[in-house]
Amino acid sequence: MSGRVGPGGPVLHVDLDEFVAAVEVRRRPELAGLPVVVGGRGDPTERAVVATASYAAREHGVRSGMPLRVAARRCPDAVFLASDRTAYDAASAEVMGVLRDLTWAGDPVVLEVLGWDEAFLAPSRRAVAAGETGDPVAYADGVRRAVLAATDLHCSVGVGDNRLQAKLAVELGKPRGVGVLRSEDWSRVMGPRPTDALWGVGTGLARRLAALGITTVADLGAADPHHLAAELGPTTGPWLRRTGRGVDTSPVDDTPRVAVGHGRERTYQVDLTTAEQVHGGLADLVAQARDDVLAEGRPVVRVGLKIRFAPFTTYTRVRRLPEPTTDLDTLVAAAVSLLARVPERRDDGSRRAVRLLGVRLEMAPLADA
DNA sequence: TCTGGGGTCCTAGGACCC
DNA sequence: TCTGGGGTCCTAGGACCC
Repeated sequence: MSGRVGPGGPVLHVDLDEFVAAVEVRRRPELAGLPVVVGGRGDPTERAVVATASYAAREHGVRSGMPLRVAARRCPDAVFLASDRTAYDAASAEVMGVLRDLTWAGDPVVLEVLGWDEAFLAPSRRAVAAGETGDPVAYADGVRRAVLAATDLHCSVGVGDNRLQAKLAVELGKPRGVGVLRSEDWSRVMGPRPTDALWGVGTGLARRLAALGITTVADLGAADPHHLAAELGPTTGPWLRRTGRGVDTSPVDDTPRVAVGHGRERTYQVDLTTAEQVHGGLADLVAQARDDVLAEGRPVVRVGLKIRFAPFTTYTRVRRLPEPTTDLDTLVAAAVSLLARVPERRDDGSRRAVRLLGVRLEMAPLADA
């Protein structure tokens, strides 16, 4: 009983509470309740930003994405820890394993993993068709307790009539609770809120919508779809209007994601100033990204370069390879060749200092099944 | 508030072809 | 012939998410 489910039945969204910080506290219980900030190498004097802050740190105004230096200023007593991907990958797999083993109305659940710390969960198509889904809110609370019992990690669960509603509902349940947002609640709860409260609407889209006189979710739901399509594109426009109305017909889909590509980027603590440094940096990044690609068993078809000069001017360049390959020297040469398409030198001929280098390797798509 | 790193998807515009 | 229109491929970059 796997595949794509819905629409029609209830959808749950499971979201771990302060996931990365919670994983750190779990292995170092003496940190419980303290302001914990995870990011970079754990040194608040370096060029790096906050990956996650514990709730105690958030009370001091620490937010993810904030430079560590600023976090240290706002919360001098915080415990700063290095980001440990391997540990979070393992903890995530642990939680997703618990969720995948759940049953609902006697069938395995359908689980769509969204990231390290969140997933959609739905009853099987058979259970929906048979009307056997019972009380989804009570079921959601059971999910919460099952995750806690098995992993010692707290999560919150959102309940909705579709993925969009469930994803937003979880915020109403945080922390350590169940939030509910269904079609009959939509206009009352979401209508008055600003458009960027929606999943998929960030500051950029919100600004463009405001220029059209659309500031609330209710405004968006009532907007003229043709106008939205003309202003924001044939896909984005209609999608925005559906989203404003709480409509989402996309199924919960447990088919594993096929990666488009893999990349590595690095901000240097000290800017690079010579061609040798830049070429060496690119070679390192290509080698690392290539390891991820080799694990997938698909060749690279496009190579991308990202370069950020001091103070912060960023360029991206991509090139299609003459033929798919995983050959290291070919990939490095392709990345280096892209440097010719960015302004490495100023008008006076001097080299611009490089703050960040990034490499992206895109793979051949899988043949359609 | 001197601004990370891993991704995905969409749009716009140019090249090229008929 | 100062000049159309559609389709497709490709690239740059914006926007968004965790």
